[in-house]
Amino acid sequence: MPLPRFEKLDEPRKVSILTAAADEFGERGFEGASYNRIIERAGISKGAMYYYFADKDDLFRTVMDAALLQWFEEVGFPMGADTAAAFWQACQGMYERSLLFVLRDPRNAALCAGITKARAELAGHPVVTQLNERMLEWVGALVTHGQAIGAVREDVPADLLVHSAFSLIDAGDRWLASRWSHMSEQDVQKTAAMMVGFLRRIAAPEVTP
Amino acid sequence: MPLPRFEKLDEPRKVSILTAAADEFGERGFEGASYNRIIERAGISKGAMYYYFADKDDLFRTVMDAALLQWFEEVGFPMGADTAAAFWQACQGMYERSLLFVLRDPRNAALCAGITKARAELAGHPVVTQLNERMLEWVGALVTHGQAIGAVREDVPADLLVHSAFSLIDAGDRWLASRWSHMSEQDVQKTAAMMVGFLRRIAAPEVTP
Amino acid sequence: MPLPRFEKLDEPRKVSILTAAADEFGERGFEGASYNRIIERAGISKGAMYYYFADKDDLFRTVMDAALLQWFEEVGFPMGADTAAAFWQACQGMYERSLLFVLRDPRNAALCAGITKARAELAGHPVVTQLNERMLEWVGALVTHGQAIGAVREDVPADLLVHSAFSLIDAGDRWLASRWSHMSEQDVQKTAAMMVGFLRRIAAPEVTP
Amino acid sequence: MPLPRFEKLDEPRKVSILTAAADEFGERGFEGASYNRIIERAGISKGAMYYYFADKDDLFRTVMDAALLQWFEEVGFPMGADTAAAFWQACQGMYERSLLFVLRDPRNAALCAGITKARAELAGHPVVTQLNERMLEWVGALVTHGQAIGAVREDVPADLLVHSAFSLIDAGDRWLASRWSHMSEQDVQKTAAMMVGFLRRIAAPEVTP
DNA sequence: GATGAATGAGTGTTCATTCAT
DNA sequence: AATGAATGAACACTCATTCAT
Repeated sequence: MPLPRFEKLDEPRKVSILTAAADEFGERGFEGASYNRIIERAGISKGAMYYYFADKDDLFRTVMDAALLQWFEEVGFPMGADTAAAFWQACQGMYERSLLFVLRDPRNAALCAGITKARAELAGHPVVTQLNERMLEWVGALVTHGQAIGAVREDVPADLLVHSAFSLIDAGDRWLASRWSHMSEQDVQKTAAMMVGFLRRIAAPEVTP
Repeated sequence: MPLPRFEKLDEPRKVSILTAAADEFGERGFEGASYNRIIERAGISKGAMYYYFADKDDLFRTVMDAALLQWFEEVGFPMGADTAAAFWQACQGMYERSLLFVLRDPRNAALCAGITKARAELAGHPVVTQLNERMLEWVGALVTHGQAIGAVREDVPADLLVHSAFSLIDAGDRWLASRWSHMSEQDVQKTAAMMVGFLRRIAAPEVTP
Repeated sequence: MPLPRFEKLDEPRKVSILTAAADEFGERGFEGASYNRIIERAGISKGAMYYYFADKDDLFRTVMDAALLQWFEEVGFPMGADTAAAFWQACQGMYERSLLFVLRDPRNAALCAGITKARAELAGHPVVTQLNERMLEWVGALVTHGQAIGAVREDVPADLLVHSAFSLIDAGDRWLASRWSHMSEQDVQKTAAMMVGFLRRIAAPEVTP
Repeated sequence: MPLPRFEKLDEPRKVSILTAAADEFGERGFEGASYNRIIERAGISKGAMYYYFADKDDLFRTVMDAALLQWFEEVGFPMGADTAAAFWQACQGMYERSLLFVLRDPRNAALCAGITKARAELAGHPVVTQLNERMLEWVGALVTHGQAIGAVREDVPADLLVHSAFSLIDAGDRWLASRWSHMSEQDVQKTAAMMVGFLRRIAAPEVTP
């Protein structure tokens, strides 16, 4: 049950709660986050929070769902690409948009870090399993589409490819994290080119251009 | 202060403490681990533990240092390799030894999982920063050596390469984790070939036909 | 105030509320029962419940009254018995009907268990005092009638007799509880004979038949 | 684990904790009792309490064990009785001593009430199961001994007899509870005679004239 | 050197009830 | 006549750490 009667709340209140939660989860991951502190930050009563969300899990799920949804919308999917070249170019565009999404709002960055944190500390926990599923599903769709048009190799277990790609993206994000404060538009493009280059090397059928 | 007067202890006592800590950290990561429980498992007094180790951080550092040391010794370093081919073959050997190291002892596996967990949940924490530094230093040396003999490209920031390689290895480990229970010697080799193939694709210079 | 404007409700609504409450109280006793959960089970609003019933006590009283009423109707009263033999035979009949009442509907059984639970955990609480009064009044009437026709001894405080009889019945119920799942019609009769035998031994003027 | 390092405490401290717990459990049963309140009453810190007792269950068990032990010691067991007459007379002595035990100290009375309360509200809970076992075992031994010397009938399931006796004693206690404040030594004897009379009527073999 | 008793703020969660609408 | 959002004290229990002995 993601959001029982929380949806009915007026926008500012909803936002203030979700913001408080996103901040706390972003800063400290899932377990590290204190539900009490979130409640305090949101400036509502304990009972009220438990009226909106079943428990900590539920709130976390809700926050993550909202963030992922926004990310998906921002980044898009290369449905139109029908050649390998077009596919990889589209990927680069997606990567750039993803970077900008994170760069634009420190909260997005923090949330992104919070996800990574949660994924590690709660391995196996339903809350993370569900999160993983959604993200792997997305990368999986990308791989499948890539394979269909010959942009992605098929001589290697698809799920290993998915996990590897996923992890590589994560590494890139982390690497960027320290440089975020002083990045120009141009830097974003260069970084995206580099990272997608990595992904392409791993995933494309042959190395030779 | 990594190990104040802990070193002076007799070996069995040292081992029993380190084992208890490794088990707990392996099972639950850093934050999830209970210092009290470690003390209980080790069968020593609270005061004693605080006499040997300044705090939880200190103990964690000590455990990790010991584990890394063992791993480094096991895996080795391809100092002799002086051609790209030899380098990558040596890497594959190292990867295989690393896999066996983990497969051999469940404690190693757990500890490895604990490290991954800790690295994510404590991003930025000095304890993890130090851990990362040691590991990245090692991968960094590998990259530097590879570059010196022309096995590793130089057209990309070395540290990004390092982070990416590192992350890829991590992903491979996680992917393997679920398959560890039923892996034969042969599987180890095949997996190693595949994973090193990934690393090579990322890190080798542009291959011109 | 037992039932303020609750009576005016349409029957199905009344039943659904009473059923929800009976289930919850039956399963968990009075204190263990959650008023919120009852409201949820009944599918009505919080405000409505507090409109019908003053508070948890009030609801409990109402549920118990209804159950007792039904039980009294089912079991009857040996008004016609005018000899000791007839009296005790009538008692056995009543006991059998009581057993069947409980065996027939798991809800009755649960409610019965809930009463016992509540009587113990709330000893002294007005809600239980009232409940006890009604039940003791009934047993008291039985004793008085029995004494009038010489079936029940008078050399012992009547109310001690009442409490003892009551408690004995309770013990029998509890003893039976574990055997309820596999009881035939015949078992019911045998058990009733045994239990009424106990009651008779306690309450009859002399032991010799 | 009944009492880990609690035993080592100095007597006054031990007593003050056990007293606080006995009072609270006596007043409100197990579930109704607040662990926090017990801690407050005992005037120690939260951590300290959890250092002495694993949890609420553990404390309850400890309190009950202590009370039962004292009661058993006080009341004794009619090992010597080898005729029915001697047996029932011994029972009466035991009953008198039991009454005095409860009359002597209001705490004993409260605790006794707390047991009854807990037995009802926690039916099936290990804490109560264990408690029941100890008490039923005692009554069971009494019944067995009685049967061996022909003082107790054998034409009825022994465990039903046990439960009934037990329950009857309970009823007597409850009946007395309201009269405790103004009871003389003589009253105790009269009551004991009456109650043991009940028990004897239930449990003695058919008396043929 | 070493012990282990003691701390108290912290955790997530449930509760019966109120009251503006 | 009826709603359901909101309350905040209470619950059992864990934590890393300190310090007198």
